[in-house]
Amino acid sequence: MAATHELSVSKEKSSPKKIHKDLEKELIKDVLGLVETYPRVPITVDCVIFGFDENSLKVLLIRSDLEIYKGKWSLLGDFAKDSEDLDEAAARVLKERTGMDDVYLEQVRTFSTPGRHPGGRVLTVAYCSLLNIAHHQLKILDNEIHWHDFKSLKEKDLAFDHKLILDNCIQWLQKRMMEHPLGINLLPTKFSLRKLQSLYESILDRQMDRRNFRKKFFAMNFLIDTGEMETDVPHRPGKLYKFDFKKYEQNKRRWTGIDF
Amino acid sequence: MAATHELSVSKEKSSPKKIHKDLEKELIKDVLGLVETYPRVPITVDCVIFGFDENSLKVLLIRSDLEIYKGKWSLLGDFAKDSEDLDEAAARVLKERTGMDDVYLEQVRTFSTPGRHPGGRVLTVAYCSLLNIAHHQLKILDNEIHWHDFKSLKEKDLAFDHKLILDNCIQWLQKRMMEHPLGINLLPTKFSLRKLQSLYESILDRQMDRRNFRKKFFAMNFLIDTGEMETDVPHRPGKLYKFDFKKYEQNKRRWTGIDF
DNA sequence: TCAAAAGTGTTCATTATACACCCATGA
DNA sequence: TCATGGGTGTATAATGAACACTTTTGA
Repeated sequence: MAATHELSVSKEKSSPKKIHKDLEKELIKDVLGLVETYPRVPITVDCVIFGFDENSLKVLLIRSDLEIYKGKWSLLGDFAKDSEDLDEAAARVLKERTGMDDVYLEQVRTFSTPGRHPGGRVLTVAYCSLLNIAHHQLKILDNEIHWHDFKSLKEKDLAFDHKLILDNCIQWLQKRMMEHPLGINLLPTKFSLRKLQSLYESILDRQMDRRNFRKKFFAMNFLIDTGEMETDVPHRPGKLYKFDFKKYEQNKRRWTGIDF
Repeated sequence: MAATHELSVSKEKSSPKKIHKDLEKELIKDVLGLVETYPRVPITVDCVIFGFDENSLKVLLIRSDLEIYKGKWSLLGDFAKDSEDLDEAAARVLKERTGMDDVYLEQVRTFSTPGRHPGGRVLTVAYCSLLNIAHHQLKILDNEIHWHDFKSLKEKDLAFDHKLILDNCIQWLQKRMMEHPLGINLLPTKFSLRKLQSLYESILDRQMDRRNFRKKFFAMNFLIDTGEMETDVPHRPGKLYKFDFKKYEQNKRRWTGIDF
């Protein structure tokens, strides 16, 4: 990409194209030589995969395959391959573990504390992804990978610095949830307002007034009434809605104002 | 750090401590061996150093030292040393270039597109830092490093993907500025409300009503009247204020509410 | 008929926005 | 005396928060 940029040395107008190409090759060789001398670090991506089911927030974890962390749970991670964009690497991990692509996925933060990996310096880039448990069937056939109730993790000891990473990601998720309709990705395509509110309450970890919550969402005008109702509920069924992502993209609010 | 964790194998209560230590050493050797096999990537940090002077937002850039980018400007960056936390690396770059520590500095994002560096795969972690030009004297003795008007950079071609990084950082800064009083770091310790507003207008790139702006800031109660006035202004001098960071830390607002 | 959640409006407080005049200073 | 920005208040609109009763359904 950068190597194909117009070079500033191309000012020497009279030189034929070949010389430019040769010069460029020369320069790239120089840069390659320079980069050779840089210290190198192993890179991993760790995916914090959030799900939502039975009215609580879940995180997908795997048993650590390192003997030193035997019995502990860890985030889903892998090394970045050579010449792989880290976004791709994260998507690959997600695909390998859950069989899914086209899932919400976003870079959150890079962790580089020297002692964070017992095998020496390893840098990790944390990605957050959200998927709805009920909607997709995961390829969870062995018992080495499991959905964990987020709340239950407070006491548990995770491998590496994964507790720290998880902590960063939940805070990121909370903030992001308040400004973007990410939460919808954790629900089935059609959902009741109760489920939606329950999702928000789980993630933001506080109760909300039901009437105000409904008012708020209806006022946004991004909910489409499917005409369908809940089934199999032991009480009066609620309406099912879809989220109008298109309309949201067109009308989403611009951030202005100073507030701190 | 991680290596000092209590190991789960310590369940074998009867074993003397020494055996544990030996076992731990064994395990760490295994992990070290494993990490040996990982692909390794050169890591750099790039600092996007924002300043504010003469009522406009500035960015500190250096002439690229790569022949291939001859004549182009680039962000201030360097390789991460072995066993150096990237936050430290960024602080080091800042110190080396500006002579300053205790400056606002925050990780923004990691860039990993395979073609982003002409010398092969190089990963960079972008840091944003804010410092007030007027207050500190920079060690800018040569003409290879300069403050650039942020607006003027729109047309200029930067080295590497530094345009992209800069773009990410300004967006990050805008958002962050609306929620935290970062901007104060770009001003001298004592500042007039006009300067403050001018700063916000430059960064957020929009005009604000002067009366409402003042009302807003006074309502926060984080401004301390120093009793001093501006000098050397060709008009009625304004009062000079300091920002009460302590009070801010204690009283800063909690984020609640859904808004998108 | 009961339990559980659906659905629905109003009031009050806070915050955002729009807007115009006199004042103090240096040139 | 003029140009420049300092300093100030009010009215209106929009938004957020608190709060209770009737309805529908399945068990």
